[in-house]
Amino acid sequence: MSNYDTDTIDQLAEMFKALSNPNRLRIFLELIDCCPPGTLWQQDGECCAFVGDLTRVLEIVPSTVSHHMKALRQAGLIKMRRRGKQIVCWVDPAAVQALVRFFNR
Amino acid sequence: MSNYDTDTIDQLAEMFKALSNPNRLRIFLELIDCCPPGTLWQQDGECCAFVGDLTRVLEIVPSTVSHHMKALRQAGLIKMRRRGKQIVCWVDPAAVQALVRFFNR
DNA sequence: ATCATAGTTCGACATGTGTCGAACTATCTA
DNA sequence: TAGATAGTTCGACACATGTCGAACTATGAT
Repeated sequence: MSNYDTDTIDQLAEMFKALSNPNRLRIFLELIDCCPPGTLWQQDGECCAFVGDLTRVLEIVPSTVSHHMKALRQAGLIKMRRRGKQIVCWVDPAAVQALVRFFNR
Repeated sequence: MSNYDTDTIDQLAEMFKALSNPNRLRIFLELIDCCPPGTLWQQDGECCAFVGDLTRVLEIVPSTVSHHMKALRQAGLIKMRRRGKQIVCWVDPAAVQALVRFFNR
């Protein structure tokens, strides 16, 4: 058997599941695109998209976007924080690194 | 909008979906483990597991393993070839490289 | 030829997923 | 305080997924 324990496998599977839906993958890509490593990953969400931006770009109703954001967040791939009326969100670099390590092992 | 076209996104999503089920992820890991790059990836499947091996290790009935193998194969993550009564399978290094590039972009 | 072995395909079925609209909550503004 | 704006939660529903066992197919052995 492989040297991963059940929890690790479940956690990885959850990350992949979060990226397995085209719309969620698009959200993830939007967040990566709007915040290249140099800007985003050092400023803990100071740059980056609002949920409303994603709603417009993807042409999906807000409730569905919210639903997908939740899945991405629970998988640990993105972070969110309220700023006034809006909620700002960004990709968690640690999660991406975990995936890179997985494939590079 | 991100600079990926619809087909690319769908294809990536399918790869992630293939890895989004714990048992399929386990199969993928088994195949990677039994065939480290040096041995496997240069001998096009001369090393590597049989489907029956995976059935035993994962403790899942053959029909379910077969079902999962099909998903991994259709996503382009693994290759299979019949050798006598058995079917040998291995991870496609090109697919893994595509995923590595995706996260490293 | 018959049989055994290794996988696949099929049908069934419980459970999970993706989407929407309606109702709700939190925050700012007038 | 009342209204507007930005998201979330809930309920519904069509559709997809994961799993099994039974029947089938392909190959090798007796």
